[in-house]
Amino acid sequence: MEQKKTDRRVKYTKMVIRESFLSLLTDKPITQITVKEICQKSDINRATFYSHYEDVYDLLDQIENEFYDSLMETINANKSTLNSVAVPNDILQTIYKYGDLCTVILGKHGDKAFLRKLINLGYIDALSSWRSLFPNISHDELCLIYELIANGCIGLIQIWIEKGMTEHPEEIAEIIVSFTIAGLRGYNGLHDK
Amino acid sequence: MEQKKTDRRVKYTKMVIRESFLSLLTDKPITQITVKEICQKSDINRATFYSHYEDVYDLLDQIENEFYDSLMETINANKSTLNSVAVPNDILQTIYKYGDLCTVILGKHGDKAFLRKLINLGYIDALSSWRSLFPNISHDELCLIYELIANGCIGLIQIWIEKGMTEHPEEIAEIIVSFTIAGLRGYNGLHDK
DNA sequence: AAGATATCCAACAGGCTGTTGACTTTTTAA
DNA sequence: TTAAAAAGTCAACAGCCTGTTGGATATCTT
Repeated sequence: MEQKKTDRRVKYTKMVIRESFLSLLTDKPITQITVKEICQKSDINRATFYSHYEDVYDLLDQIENEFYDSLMETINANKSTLNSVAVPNDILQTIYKYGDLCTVILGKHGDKAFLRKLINLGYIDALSSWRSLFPNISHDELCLIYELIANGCIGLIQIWIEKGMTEHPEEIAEIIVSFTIAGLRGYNGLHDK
Repeated sequence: MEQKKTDRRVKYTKMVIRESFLSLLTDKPITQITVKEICQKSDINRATFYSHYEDVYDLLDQIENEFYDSLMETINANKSTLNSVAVPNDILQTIYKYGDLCTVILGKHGDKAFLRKLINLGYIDALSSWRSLFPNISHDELCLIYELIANGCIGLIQIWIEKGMTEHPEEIAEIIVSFTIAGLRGYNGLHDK
């Protein structure tokens, strides 16, 4: 993606910073993690940290973006298979594949906003397919239901992660899709208005 | 609840602190709100703040607990009417009633964890009634689905709040309950295991 | 081996935090 | 009405973290 990081020093520095940060994030939320703390743990000078990252959030951003990119690759690779379970499946599979990382960045002290960003990858597909499949439900209601489902997925995935990803990722995707379709099919919402 | 706060000075101090804090919370997340800032805005000495609250989070806690208590009252008052929409309705109604406050503490920069606490008020009722209504769904799956719904509600309610609570609270409760029941009824989840 | 690059180190100003002790104002109750 | 109690003000404090800087040191690349 960027230049080739030939210099071993840089590679090492970023690596230990990253490891230390993720280790800290396992134990407490990012709001309580200081630059100083990361540097102590990784035995790196604070000035060095600042030469690579703006602050702790910038560090998290870079980690997240890296993951996001590899997820996008997977999704684009599977783009041909057009069915409703495809994207959820890709997302869950990728989370599962990078389990160690995701347990930290999406788990207990994880970043809900980032998980939401992942979920939204299915947004356009989901919403447009719902609209044609369930023309009796109003646009506004569909949007609210999307909000319900999207946030539901976030919570469900977080629980799945926190419990150690014991179920297969396809099972979680299956639960989500099955429940969603059933809900929409049987939905009998606001009558007038 | 506590003693009668006869002293007007205390009443005034807590009131302005609270107002200033909520006003700040409208614009930015609690993580970026400092004690100093609150005191400047309310023209109160910092020492005075610390004589009433431990820190900003303690202040938020007290505000939340006050709201929580009044919600509990409502729920207990309506405890007789036992139907699936009752508790969701109570919650939505109470949020609607205290709209100004809830827009801040549950909205954009609001406290998801607190909203979750509110949602969980329906936990035992919901889960046990689901179990008897849908004996074909396994316990584990029901728990995961509860997670899906509970978090979904959080997101849906936050959107509803952010959009200015234009729908009636009963409508939101109706959407939630209708979709949930439909989802459970038509759910066709993990086949074996 | 030499130049480039990365890291280290120490020091700095700036900001917020909690706490303290002395002083002033307001409230309560004798 | 007045004196004690309670609440608030004020200034100062040590402590901690933040970014930044300039120069010394170590490491890498070619």
